[in-house]
Amino acid sequence: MESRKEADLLTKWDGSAFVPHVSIDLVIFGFHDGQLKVLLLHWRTGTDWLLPSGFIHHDENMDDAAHRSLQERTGLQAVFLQQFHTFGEAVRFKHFTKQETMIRLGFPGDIDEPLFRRHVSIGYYALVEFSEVVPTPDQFTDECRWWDVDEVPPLLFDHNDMIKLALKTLRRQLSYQPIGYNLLPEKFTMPELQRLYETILGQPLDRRNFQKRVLGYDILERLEERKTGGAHKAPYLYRFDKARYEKVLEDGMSFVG
Amino acid sequence: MESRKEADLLTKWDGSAFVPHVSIDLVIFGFHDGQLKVLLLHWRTGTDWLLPSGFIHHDENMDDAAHRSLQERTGLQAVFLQQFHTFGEAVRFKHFTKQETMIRLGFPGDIDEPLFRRHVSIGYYALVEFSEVVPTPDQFTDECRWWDVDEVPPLLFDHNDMIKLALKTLRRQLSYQPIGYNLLPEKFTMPELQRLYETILGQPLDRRNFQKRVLGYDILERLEERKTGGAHKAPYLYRFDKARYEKVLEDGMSFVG
DNA sequence: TTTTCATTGTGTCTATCTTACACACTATAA
DNA sequence: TTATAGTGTGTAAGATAGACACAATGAAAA
Repeated sequence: MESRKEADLLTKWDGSAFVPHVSIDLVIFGFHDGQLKVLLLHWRTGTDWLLPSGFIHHDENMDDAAHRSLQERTGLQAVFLQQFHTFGEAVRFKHFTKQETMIRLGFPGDIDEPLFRRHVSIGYYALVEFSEVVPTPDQFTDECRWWDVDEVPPLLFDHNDMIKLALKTLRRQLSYQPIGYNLLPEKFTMPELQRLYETILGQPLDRRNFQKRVLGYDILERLEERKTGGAHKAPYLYRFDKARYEKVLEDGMSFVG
Repeated sequence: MESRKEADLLTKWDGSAFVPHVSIDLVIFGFHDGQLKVLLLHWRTGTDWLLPSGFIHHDENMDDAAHRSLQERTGLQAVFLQQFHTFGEAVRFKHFTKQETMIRLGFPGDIDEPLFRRHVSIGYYALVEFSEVVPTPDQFTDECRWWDVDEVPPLLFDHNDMIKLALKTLRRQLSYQPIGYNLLPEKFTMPELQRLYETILGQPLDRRNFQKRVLGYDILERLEERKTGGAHKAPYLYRFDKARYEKVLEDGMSFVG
């Protein structure tokens, strides 16, 4: 408890408000400029970046805590947010040792800072609409911004691994579930949707087959409207049917050999 | 710390040796008599059953803790063991309230027993060979035995939900990954393997197509030996090729739309 | 000893799903 | 007015998954 006061010089964070030893890490994906982006925070001191994290109130459901943390960083609610893995290595330092990390983060190297206690981190990944996000740093950070997923710098702790696994999970789910709409604005064109899929999967897709397949989910509604402004034939706009979407997601996948 | 002493009357368990607020719950599947089984523990006092649990030493990797706990309950090492979901509801009591549960388990209703603190539980599921298991109770329990998965009684906490989700995960993985061998002895016949799959998936499978498919994974080796003793034509014995198996598992699934 | 019976071993044909592919149309820019 | 780049649309071929039947065999029963 003594050492907490020292740490409090740096932060006003009261760790006792939360379940100790457990944190939530968020891999928040957005899509912009034909690039898949991930939201990172910059530590107030030093040069380091890391994933947004959250903690769980003593009487709070873990999923709710994840939503709350996401809301705090992005201003958004009600988005696609899903637990994907729990990280429980005893030593979660990767690019830097614990000592190095503490120094980089501006903590005296010997204090018992709750943030440096043994943590089990539940990884969640979110799909959000880029343009709606208001990136907001937390008490420990002074900047919150998007990074291209393939330009992410070496992050603190094992956060690079987390992004890698979140991306793997996203790709897998994208391949057999109709998620992905979550990354686009309300109305979007088929080419936009396709480019999104191509970017995430990292491979080109056939235009006609893609359309056939994605319409096959029967969760998209084609509007009369078309999108003008491009120097080409105006594509139709689509909107997705939230009710059907939920139903398809619930049914889950139809795995039967 | 005071209240610990009271609890210690009942148990010799020293919670401080472990990361608090975090537990590991194991859904251990076995296969016997054409039935999928799950290993449950019986609380020393009362009539209640629950899943085997474990805790994480402060300097121990979570996966290692899961393996250790599995080893303690079954005597087995090196089996298929996989994290499948983390359960983080604030209230994890299901069939009984917290008060009821504490009474049923023989704790005074007002103490601060570590076992009843807010927990986040990482669910692991394991596939083990039934005949090799030596079911072993822990400090809190006086019996450890197999139950048919569809005859599991109402369990303490949210353990019924855990089994349900573990089973769902198992079925999904079984449908597109060559797991399942883990539930059989070293040498097994194709019909045995098929019956295992049919039991887990809860549906009959075509004999010829099943064989075609399972051999397609190219991880089974057919022996010269045949299994005699049945009142019928003697089936071939198979063994699986661990090296190839590992490789297939690593590659993961080939999801590409 | 012979017969019966339940079970194993095996390949092909069909239906379904997946993939490859081309041309006419149109909104802007030149 | 023309050029250009990107959109809208259907079909045929290939790959994959699913249905299906008969001969062989080992033990048990006759």
